[in-house]
Amino acid sequence: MELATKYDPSEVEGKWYQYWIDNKLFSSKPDGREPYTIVIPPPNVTGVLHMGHMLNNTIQDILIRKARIDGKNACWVPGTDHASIATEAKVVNRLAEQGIKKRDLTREEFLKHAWAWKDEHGGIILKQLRRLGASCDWDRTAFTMDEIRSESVLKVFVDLYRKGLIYRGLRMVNWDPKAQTVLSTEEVIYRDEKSKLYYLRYYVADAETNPVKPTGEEGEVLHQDENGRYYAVVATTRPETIMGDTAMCVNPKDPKNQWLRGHKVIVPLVNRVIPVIEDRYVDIEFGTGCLKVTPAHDVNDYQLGKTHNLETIDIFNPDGTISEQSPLYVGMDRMEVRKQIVVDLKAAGLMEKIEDYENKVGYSERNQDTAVEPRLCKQWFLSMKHFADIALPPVLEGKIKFYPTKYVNTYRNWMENIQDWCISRQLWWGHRIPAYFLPTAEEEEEKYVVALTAEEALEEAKKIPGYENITIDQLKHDEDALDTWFSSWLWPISLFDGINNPGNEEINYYYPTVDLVTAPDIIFFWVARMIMAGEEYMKDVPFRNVYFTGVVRDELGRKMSKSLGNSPDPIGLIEKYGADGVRMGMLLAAPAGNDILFKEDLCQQGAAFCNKIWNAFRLVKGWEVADIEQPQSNQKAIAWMQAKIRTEVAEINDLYSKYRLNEALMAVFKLFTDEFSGWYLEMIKPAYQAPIDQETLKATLDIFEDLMKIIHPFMPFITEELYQHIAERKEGQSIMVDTLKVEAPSQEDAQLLEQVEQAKQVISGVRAVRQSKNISPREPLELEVVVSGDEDYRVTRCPALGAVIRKLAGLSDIRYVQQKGDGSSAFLIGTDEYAVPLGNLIDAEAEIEKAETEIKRLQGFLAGIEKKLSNERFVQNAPAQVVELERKKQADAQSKIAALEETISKLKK
RNA sequence: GGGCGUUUAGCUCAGCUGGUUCAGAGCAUCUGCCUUACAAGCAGAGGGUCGGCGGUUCGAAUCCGUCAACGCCCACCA
Repeated sequence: MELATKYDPSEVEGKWYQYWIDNKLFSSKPDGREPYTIVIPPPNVTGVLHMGHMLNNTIQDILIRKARIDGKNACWVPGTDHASIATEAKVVNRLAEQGIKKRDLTREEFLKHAWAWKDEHGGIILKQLRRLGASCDWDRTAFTMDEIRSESVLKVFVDLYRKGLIYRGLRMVNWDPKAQTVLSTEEVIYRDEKSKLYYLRYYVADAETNPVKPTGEEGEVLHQDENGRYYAVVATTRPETIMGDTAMCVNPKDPKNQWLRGHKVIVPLVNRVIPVIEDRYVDIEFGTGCLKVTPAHDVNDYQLGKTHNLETIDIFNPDGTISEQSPLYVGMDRMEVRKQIVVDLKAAGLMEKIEDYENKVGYSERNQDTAVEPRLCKQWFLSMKHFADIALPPVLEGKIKFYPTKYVNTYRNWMENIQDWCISRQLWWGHRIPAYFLPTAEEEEEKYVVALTAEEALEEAKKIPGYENITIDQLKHDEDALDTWFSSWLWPISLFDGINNPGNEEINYYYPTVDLVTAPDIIFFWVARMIMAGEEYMKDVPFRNVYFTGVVRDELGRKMSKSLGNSPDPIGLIEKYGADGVRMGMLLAAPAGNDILFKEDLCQQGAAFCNKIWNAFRLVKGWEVADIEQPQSNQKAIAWMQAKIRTEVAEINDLYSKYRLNEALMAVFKLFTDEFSGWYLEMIKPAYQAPIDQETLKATLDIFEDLMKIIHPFMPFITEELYQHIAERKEGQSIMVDTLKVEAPSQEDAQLLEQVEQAKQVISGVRAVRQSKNISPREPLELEVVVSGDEDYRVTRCPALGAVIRKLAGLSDIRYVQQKGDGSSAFLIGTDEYAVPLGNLIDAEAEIEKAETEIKRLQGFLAGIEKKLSNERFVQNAPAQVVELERKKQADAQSKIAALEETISKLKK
């Protein structure tokens, strides 16, 4: 058939993807083969594909396709994550656009909207992954909120509760006022922010009954205003929280604040009298050494409040506005209050000064424009000590390997300082916590039972003294949902139904999975917790290796983000360069363990490589076959190419095993472009319009097929296309599952490779002569090989290689001479000398200059070696081999110099 | 404040436990070619005191110390 001169991916990619699907080639079932399993890091169900996904999923697809080519039973399980905070926010926004407020809906109504949204927008990302060529077993597509996964989550919750690992407690937690839910400590990200440090006056309340006399070193009176009133100054970044102040705190060892001990002060504007307490927690050096204590709104202040028995005034509503508890600014937003209170404090003369200040402010990981508010709340927690104890050893002992290894440190550090995990969220979109509250009297402490269903909960409740006659209607199901990650952490188990049906055939076969490919920013959220769940529920690791990808950045090194608008549209890229081209572009920019500086022209390089492959195939396919004898040189070329493939495959496999996929791709690229196209095809290429012999063509097609298999993991589409062209294939046959059989390289391979390398150097030498003399490649030249003695091992002596050299260097003859003739341009390969007679084309001056430069360089080189060899300590201490080598280098350099000098003297004649 | 990582050609990176002509690759650049598969190509070439300084060693890009720059993670100083 006719092949177009340019490769057009758009005609090929969709066709083969459909073919793979139709023939169920991505599907995996347990069988006798070695399993190779990857579970996808489930993208948000409402997400769209970005460059991070492109990278991550390209890598997974490469690994999975490599496993298939190697004959393993490869299973890549796809799915999506319900992403409770993000999705709920999106649904709330959409409802708001329709004029519907979440709080006007019942839970059931809201969830109906949410599921509708999920059905409409969910899974777009999985469709997009198909464009990339992702070979997931789509029949297994899971969702963290589908039936199996939901049941698993609830079972695990109940189990951990019964094990005493889940508890309910009143804690200072991180509150997101926008999403109106608590967050775990991991979900808060801190950003440096330019802010202000406000110095506020707190007047002494009891100066009359309990006199104060703050004096300086010189005896002067301090802290007194023009009316004679004494005051202390507090430095704070959050003046809007003064309504919640219930104490001022000084360090008892602070000399400058001794005068305040035992006194009371007045909260500015609020005019509430609060005590001055003493605690060594206060940093004497910071600000004025006086700290305002707001137990309801600061983690440290909360601790102080507990120790000193302080009142707690919660001045914020859940949405971040000021609550009724506050005497001022009720209903205003906290950020507005900050601005207003500064004005009011100034007006009241209570603001000493304002300084610029840089501090860290916590934001929700999912909602980065709203500052997180510390808040005292009753929540569900998971005790993490136990989990850290079981999840740390497998990583430290190498049962799980991290690539790059530096993340082992990060992991250990986190595990060793682990905090309990707040797992409840004040959201509806998620797994509803299977806890049921019992009716209690107003002042009585809450009572609850934890059970999978309301019916079971009722049975449990009836066992509690005083509740024997409770009915199901009296049980109040906890309104909260679980943290999304509380379902994701079960992913490698729940995908194979290992929680609900422990020991089933699938979980036994596929678990533990082999590789996890993910971004380092979810090492704690997800990776660490999967290891915990794996150890707890499977008593085994969830995966053997974790490959952490880098962050995808733009050319300027900026992280790609929606807000910067610097992220290219992945589908647009695929349309422009083809999925194969984009895959190669991504990977070329992705050194193992480093960030990716993505440049679009790398995709161009990928597309160009496709075109190269395409055209190489066109060449081979275009040859006419004849029943002629196979030239020796072709036999040699085939043997060499096969040896090269064996050697490179070994190298490429080694790179795969180290997850150095960009280097593996580079090796693949060079194997095809340089060795196969640049050398091999040129070696066997018949003369214009001449036919090729059958053996050579057959061998070449076999080689081509092997090369397609080697390239296939990286570029699945074009390799399938050409695989189908190489030979007649049966319906359903595919390169995907046609195992690559390449033997290990042998001793003889190394020798052959070495021989051909020499031949290539001779050819390059002649080409360089042509280039420098501007001689057309078509003009035949002669080559003289200078043989000084009886040495006869030269590649040119090998008839087959001699023929190759003649062909590729455009030589009419290779001659052996004792002395090269006049008017020739000479070059050295190792210590062997070659000369191309040029007659009157020779530029003696230039040749002499070239030789002299080379002599100079060699002399410098020689001087270094001789210095080494004359150093007795070197000769004595260095291993004999090394010394021997230096001697050989010396001899070689000397003989080269001699040859060059000879060249010069000849030219000067 | 603690910890980790990086620094090698214009760019992105290799260079394992010190010793092969070790200073490399791809891209970019320059030169010459529309050579009959591919100009998305071919052939050839130039380009680096291996971040600075000091040390160990016969020998250092490689080991040690130190300084600098950049990046990441963790930490309750308002």
